[in-house]
Amino acid sequence: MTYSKAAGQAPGKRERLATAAAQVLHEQGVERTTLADIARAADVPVGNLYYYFKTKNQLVEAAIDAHARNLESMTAELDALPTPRERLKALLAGWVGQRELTVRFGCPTGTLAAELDKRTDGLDESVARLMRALIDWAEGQFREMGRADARELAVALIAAYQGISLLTNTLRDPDLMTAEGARLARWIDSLA
Amino acid sequence: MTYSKAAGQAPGKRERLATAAAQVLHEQGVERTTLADIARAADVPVGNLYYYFKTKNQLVEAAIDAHARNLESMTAELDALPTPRERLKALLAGWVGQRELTVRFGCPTGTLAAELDKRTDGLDESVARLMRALIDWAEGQFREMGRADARELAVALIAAYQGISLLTNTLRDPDLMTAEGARLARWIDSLA
Amino acid sequence: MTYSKAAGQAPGKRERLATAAAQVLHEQGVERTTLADIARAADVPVGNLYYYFKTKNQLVEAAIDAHARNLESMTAELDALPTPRERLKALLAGWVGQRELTVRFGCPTGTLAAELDKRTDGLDESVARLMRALIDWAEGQFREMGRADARELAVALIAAYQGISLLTNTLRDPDLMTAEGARLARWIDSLA
Amino acid sequence: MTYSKAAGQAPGKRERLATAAAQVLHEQGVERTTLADIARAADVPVGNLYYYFKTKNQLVEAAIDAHARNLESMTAELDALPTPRERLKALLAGWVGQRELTVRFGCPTGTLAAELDKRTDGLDESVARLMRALIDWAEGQFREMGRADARELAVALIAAYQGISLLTNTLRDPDLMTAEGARLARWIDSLA
DNA sequence: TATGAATGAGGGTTCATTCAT
DNA sequence: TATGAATGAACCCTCATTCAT
Repeated sequence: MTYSKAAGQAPGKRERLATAAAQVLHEQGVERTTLADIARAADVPVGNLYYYFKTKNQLVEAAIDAHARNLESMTAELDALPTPRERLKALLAGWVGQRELTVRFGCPTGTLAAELDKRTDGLDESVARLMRALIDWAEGQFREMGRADARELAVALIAAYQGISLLTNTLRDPDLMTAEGARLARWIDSLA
Repeated sequence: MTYSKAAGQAPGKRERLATAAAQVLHEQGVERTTLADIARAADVPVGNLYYYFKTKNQLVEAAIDAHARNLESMTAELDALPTPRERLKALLAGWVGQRELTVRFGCPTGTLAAELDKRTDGLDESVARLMRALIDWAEGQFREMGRADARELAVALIAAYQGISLLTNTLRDPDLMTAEGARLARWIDSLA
Repeated sequence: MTYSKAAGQAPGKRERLATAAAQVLHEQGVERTTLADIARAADVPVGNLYYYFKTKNQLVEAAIDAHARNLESMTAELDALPTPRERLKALLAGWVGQRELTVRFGCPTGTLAAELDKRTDGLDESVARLMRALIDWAEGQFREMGRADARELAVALIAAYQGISLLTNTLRDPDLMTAEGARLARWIDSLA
Repeated sequence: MTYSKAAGQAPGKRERLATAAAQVLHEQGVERTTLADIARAADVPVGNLYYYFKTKNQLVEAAIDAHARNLESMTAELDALPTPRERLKALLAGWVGQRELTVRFGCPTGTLAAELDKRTDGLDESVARLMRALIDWAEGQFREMGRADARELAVALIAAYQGISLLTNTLRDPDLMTAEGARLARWIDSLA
């Protein structure tokens, strides 16, 4: 009988805390989120957070990593699709599917990027890496489609997503995301 | 008859403070900007801010208004151009011209929108109004071009700008803005 | 009518706070003294301390300065005496006169020096300066007495005082200070 | 028959921990030393400390005891010398030999005494006992030399050491210890 | 005995806001 | 109007101590 880890232990507690942090930080913003908020969301005493993360910044960093893992698993799923065009359109579909969340809180990566840019600690670089990973993946798809301007197209695509996420959120209108998703799908289809 | 208010002192001081606030809030972000920062930037004692603004939120609101006035004067200038196509492309040129500022601090409107969305006070609505005004203007141009899908195109254009501003800022690369500006110009030219 | 500074003002409040801090820090030690302790002693709210001192360290530094001013005024008084021998013996008398305070809290300068030496911030240097000033003054007296080994004698004298202060304090016995004071007086008399 | 306690594990672990504690406490000061620091120095997990010491104070007490044992073994060695004068001068030589350590951290006993005096728990008495033991030993030597004022001389000697240790440490100058050591040696020689 | 994890009280610091003049 | 000073709530973080295994 091997399961059950006993009390006082926790196999992936660090990850659990990071996930909770990622969610709360997305919902409330980094600056407006207190450690007490995160602790409450994860149902642990505040002091305990410090056993796993020496500072709030480290917790934010861990949340970024959690987003990175999400991104990886998402692209891994998409990579199972046969053609790059299908993959890109599935990405769009995913975005549109999340539109209600976007209405309320914006794109998790984008809002982090916007907020963390004002910082001088290393956090801005961490989120930049995350954003780059997303662009890189899209670039790979466009390249596989034979486009020489793959990088530019990838940047344009991700920018379009970030921008429409911001508008969807600011104007509280999920239909913006739907319409832009459809437009981008047509655009992808139109590419040679 | 130029009825100046009261004792004639500080003829546009409120506006001066709002402008200073707008700049500092853009550079540092709302949450990371203290009233002391704004007071220093405007070269007034902290206590004096409260004579003009009862609360920090009111000051942020005033900064949003300052951005709104900027937007109005900008669109007024653009409206002097003969064709909507020229106007839109001049708008693009303006964005590209500001790319170094964008690298450092992002789009003033967009970063405000991203940050203020997390608030429950009325500030999110104020910035939404600002964003809507920009879209409305662009919609007017597309409509003048005879496009039935003018609203959708306007949203797409502003989204593209917001998105590329975010990427330019996050990745600290002004060339992203330049390239996307050129791409959007070609896109506008391609519209019937 | 010029006096009365009105409410909300305070002519030498910074100094008043520094003096209160100096006393509490002497009585309780730097590490064991909280800002709340100091605030209570000075009868101000904690937050108000930060209007005058940006950090606890600055408050400690100000307390050291207060001790320095005390030292200066003390040596200034002693300098009014006719001969260096009388001055040195008056210094001894002062120490002995303070023996009850020493029993309870030790020498203000010495205890600060002992505690602050463990620090890497600049505080250790500030207190070293204070200690050096005391030695310098004693050296001047011995030199005026014609001693070529004035520096060594000064160091020995101050060391003797610091040491007996520590013992007086540790063993809670004021008589130790009295006896050592008498012994040192005889020693000074014995010097050619 | 060497009755070792219990299961034979950790035959002197308590002592080992106390020794490690004594060193770290000397280097960093009591207040600035965390249990984690001590645990790291002794290479044991923090929780384990509590098996041997119920509280931080008990650990400090044990460290004081470790110093006491050091003192005993030192005086035992000195007692092997033929005359009290030689013993006292050997004591001085030992102090001078440790001057570099003193420059960095002060006298182990003296710094403990200075810090612990601010406490109301029994620790101040423990360190007073330690200090008294040192004075007692010196008193014995002076008495053996036939001095009626042995106690006073002993106090003066230990005070001189404590004082010069403080100055050596505060002013970061090992030569102070060397010079004062020589001076005290001459003084001892001068006693009838 | 040994240990990683948990806990919570308390400390230093920041800052929006208020107030007296 | 203008301003320096005052206030206190809230935040991040530390650390001695406890606990379950």
